[in-house]
Amino acid sequence: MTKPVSFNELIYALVRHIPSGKVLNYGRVAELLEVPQGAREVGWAMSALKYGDHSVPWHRVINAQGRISIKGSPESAAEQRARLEAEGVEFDEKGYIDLSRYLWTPGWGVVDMIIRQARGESLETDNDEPSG
DNA sequence: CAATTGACTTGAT
DNA sequence: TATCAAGCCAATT
Repeated sequence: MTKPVSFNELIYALVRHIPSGKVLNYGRVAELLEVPQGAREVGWAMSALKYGDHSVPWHRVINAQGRISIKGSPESAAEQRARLEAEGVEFDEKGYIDLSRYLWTPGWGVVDMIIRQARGESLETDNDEPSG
C-alpha cells in the first residue's frame, strides 16, 4: 500500500537529502524523480515553502546555469547565497557556481529509496502497513 | 474541468 | 554574458 504522495512531497523528500555543500539544479531534481521535463514544478514547489520554513534545504537548489534563480524576493536570494557560502560553496564574480564541482550525484539506488520512503513503503521487505 | 501560473531549460541571436 | 521564444507539467483557481 503506497501512500499517495504529490510530486511536491517527492521533491521535498529528495531535496532534504542533498548534502551540505552540494547543490542540485531544478531540472536535475525533476529528472531524478522521473519527470525529466518537470523543472518548473520543482521551482513551484520551492516557492510554495513558506518564508522562514527551513525544514527543507531549499537553498541547495539552483538553476542549470549554476546561478540563484529566486524571483521577486531579493531577501530570499541573498539568504540562499549566504547559506550556500556558509557551506563552502564558492560563487563567481558573476554569481555563478561551478556545477562540475558542487553538483550532487546521489549514489545508485539512493533516489529510489528516498521515493519509497516518502511513500511510506518499507525499506527492505514487503510488510503490511497498519490499516488506517 | 479549462485556464493560469511559475525559484526552469534549451537553443538561437 | 544578456535576451527572447517555445516547450513542459503539477498545483491552483
